[in-house]
Amino acid sequence: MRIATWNVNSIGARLPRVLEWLEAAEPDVVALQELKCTSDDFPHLPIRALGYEAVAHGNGRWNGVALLSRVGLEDVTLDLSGQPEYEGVVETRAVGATCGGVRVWSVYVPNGREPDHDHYAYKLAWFDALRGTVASELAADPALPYAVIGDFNVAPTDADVWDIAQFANSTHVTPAERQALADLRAEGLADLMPRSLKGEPYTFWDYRNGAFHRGWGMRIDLIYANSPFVALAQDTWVDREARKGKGASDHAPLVVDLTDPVTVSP
DNA sequence: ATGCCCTATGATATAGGA
Repeated sequence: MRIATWNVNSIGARLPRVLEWLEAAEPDVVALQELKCTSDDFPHLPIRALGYEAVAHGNGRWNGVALLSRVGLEDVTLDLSGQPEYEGVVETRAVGATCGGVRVWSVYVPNGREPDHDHYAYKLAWFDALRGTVASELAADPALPYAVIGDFNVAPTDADVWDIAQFANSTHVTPAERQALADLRAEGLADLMPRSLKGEPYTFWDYRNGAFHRGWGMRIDLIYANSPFVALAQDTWVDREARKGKGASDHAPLVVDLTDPVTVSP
């Protein structure tokens, strides 16, 4: 089973690239983030034509997440348990589903903007709701392969940004954000590190200043998986090709291949 | 090489991204 996560930075603007990528990469389950559309405006038709059913959770101009699957899409959950509001709104940043015997969450963690901004406190509160949701789901079915995948908007270590000196007084690298990731790991999830291509683990490169061709990237799209999921994982990588050329998202897909769960024959 | 910001909006500037 092939599972991927991709912040597409608008499904409307990215649809040609997304369809092209689905046909070429043939993933079974895909988590999308930053749809920038409403649930009703999600392009179900062309995606269904490629064999995927989808659940989209979006409320307009910003945010929005989806799960695509060609191996079943069951027990769909919109939003986290106790998900905090921002400016009075529960934003569309999380959707979970069980696909082909694997429980997956597509998450788009708030950016945080600046360490002294309200959005940063919101980000940390959002992580706490994610931790709580994960804890209760893992306890309910410890043997179920389980992963939270998406844009976490945190670089787990200094090696996950091209130059840590550029991040003084910035979000994405602060001790509190990294502690939020550590708290998730403490609930039983592991950071499934992608195989390094060109010596870089990055999943995001800013559009500005030619960041991609200069190697100015960040690893902020992550796969946080429990032991049963990790035990099935064969290979994990970033599809840098999808970041190239005209009309690309500023994020690349992060992909993991799992062996299909073994069926015991008599 | 991959090539020097992009996207959506009651738009013609602004907010957000990270």
